[in-house]
Amino acid sequence: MADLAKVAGVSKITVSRALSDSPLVNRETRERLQQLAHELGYKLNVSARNLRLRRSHTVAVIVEMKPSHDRTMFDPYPLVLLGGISQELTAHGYSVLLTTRQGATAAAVQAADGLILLGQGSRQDAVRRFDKLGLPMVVWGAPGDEHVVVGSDNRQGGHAVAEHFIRLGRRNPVFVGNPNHPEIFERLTGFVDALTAHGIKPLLIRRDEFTLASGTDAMHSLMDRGVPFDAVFACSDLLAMGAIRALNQLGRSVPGDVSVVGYDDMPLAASFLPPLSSVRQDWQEGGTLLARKVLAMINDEPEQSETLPVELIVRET
Amino acid sequence: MADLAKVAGVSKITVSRALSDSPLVNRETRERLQQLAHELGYKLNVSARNLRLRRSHTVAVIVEMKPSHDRTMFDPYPLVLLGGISQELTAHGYSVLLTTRQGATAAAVQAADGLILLGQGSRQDAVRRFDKLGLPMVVWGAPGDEHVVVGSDNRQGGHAVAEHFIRLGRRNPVFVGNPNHPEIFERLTGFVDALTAHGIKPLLIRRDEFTLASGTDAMHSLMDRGVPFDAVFACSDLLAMGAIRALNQLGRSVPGDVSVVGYDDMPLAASFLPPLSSVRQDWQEGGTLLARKVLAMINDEPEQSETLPVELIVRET
DNA sequence: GTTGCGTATGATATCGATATCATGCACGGA
DNA sequence: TCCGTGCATGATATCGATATCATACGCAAC
Repeated sequence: MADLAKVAGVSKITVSRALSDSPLVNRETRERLQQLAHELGYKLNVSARNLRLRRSHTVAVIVEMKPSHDRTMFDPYPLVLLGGISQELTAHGYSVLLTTRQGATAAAVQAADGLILLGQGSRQDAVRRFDKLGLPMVVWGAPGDEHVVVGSDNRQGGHAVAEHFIRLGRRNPVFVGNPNHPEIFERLTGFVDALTAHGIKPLLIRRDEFTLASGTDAMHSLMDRGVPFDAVFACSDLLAMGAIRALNQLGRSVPGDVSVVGYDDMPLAASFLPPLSSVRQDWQEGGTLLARKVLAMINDEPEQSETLPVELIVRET
Repeated sequence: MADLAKVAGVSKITVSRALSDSPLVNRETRERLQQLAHELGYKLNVSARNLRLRRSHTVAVIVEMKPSHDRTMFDPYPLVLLGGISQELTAHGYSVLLTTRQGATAAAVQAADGLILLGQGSRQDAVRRFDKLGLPMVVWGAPGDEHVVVGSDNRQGGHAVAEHFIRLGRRNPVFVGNPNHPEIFERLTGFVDALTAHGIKPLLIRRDEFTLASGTDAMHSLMDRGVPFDAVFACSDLLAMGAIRALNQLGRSVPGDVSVVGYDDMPLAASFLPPLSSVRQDWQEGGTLLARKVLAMINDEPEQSETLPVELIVRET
């Protein structure tokens, strides 16, 4: 920048002002300097600016990147979420620093201007650990009292599935999933509340792993117990697929005897046989919203939790 | 740091040395200062250090985060790759700056010490654009002459599948996929080479989308044409699953009449009916290797492309 | 003429770390 | 006593940007 100033015959500070579009410099000068900077291939030194401004212009995103079964954030979705975050932050001159919980002690993370937590749903203790950093923080998941949370409206999701079952005349619905997980708990709550309004009490089958095998297993244990049921709300598509497979093997038709709805609407859901009904979340939008909220908080604007609408995709199950 | 120095009754520079484990300071002083720093909750100012050292201690990772069908990096895998990268970089005091191709013009990216490109396989033009930055750069994909590339050994993958088919006595194998994609092309090459050694020439069915529907469609067009075949190597698991489904519908049994092998060994592969044989890549290790190579290049050590072994998981198809 | 105001630009200090060169001191040998 | 050597520490300059306060100038009003 000093060089630029010398070439242009002005002072460093004028260059600085010109390049940051300050109205303090004459428009002609500004344009001339910007042009010159471009020609000479000048690159702003981010560290220097960050040092002076006492901001890192960085938001740390904490996400689990190891394969795991207990997560709601299955498959391509965390990546889409990251995409939304990245796009929004970049547009505002911030950058995305990616880490895991383990890596979160690194100096660079501690120096971030804000924090976004993904996929920590089942570990509130872990979330609380990050409070100590005293940074603006937004969490993806189910709303609680302690933090600013962005998530899709899991309760609405459960509600919609319940209504769907009612409409189909189902009277003995089952919920499969892990209600210890806050987001799943919300789905269950929405589901139960809507059913209760119709005088129906669903059965809960707890399953912690969100795999096909786990879904199959759930149906088997259900049949073994001889409990009557005519609808299954599985809180992941894989569970749903496993359930359908098991039901077919056990001689019960889907959707003839039993209706099944999954969650997440993964790409495979549409081409499953039969095509799986599922609840779809808008992950990209979720990412955008997460980013927008941290940015606001970084600028000392107060923010609140917010949920995004979900959509029940009715296919053939 | 100045405060720390004052409290401890030494100079700033001694503190600096002590905290970076420099052998120049007396061991006692060093330990005392480190202890003190810890007690006072001292946090290194990353920007200041970066400014002085003229390093950002940051590696930019460029990855496509929008859902798309044309990619090899399906589903949870990019995330696992990112995990490997993140872990290795963090362990060496570097941090991961995540962006898309679009966001790569941001100042922070240009200031990175190195670059890792993921999922750009089919866009060599895009890859070349990044050369201009003049940064140490490592690319995930298929080896070429122009860059340092890390990837799994797609050729070996193709080879292994061919050998597998030969062992099963198959004589008319088909390859399904998009050979314009460099990684897929490698798989095809390995496949063809190994078969040629046995006097067999496979058929190629080109399909660009890596979806179930696309796999189904490929089998239909194959049967329509009346071409004889007894083995299918699909370059993604979804293609393979679609193919198996179509074959069943068309009255051909798997693996009785036709053997099918997929690629990536996604979690679903094992619980598919029948359990799908597939080629597995070690993504985590790939990430580690990518990171290790950029770090080496940042430290001016020369690096070369490298491929990672893959493993054919033989199940029932 | 001078006072005041607005506009455009500049001088200097500063953010918090580290590299370089200098200094202080103890010790042993001549 | 003096000097060289090694070890521990310090003074100062520096990385590249921006905030703050100062300055220069033109022009209008009195």
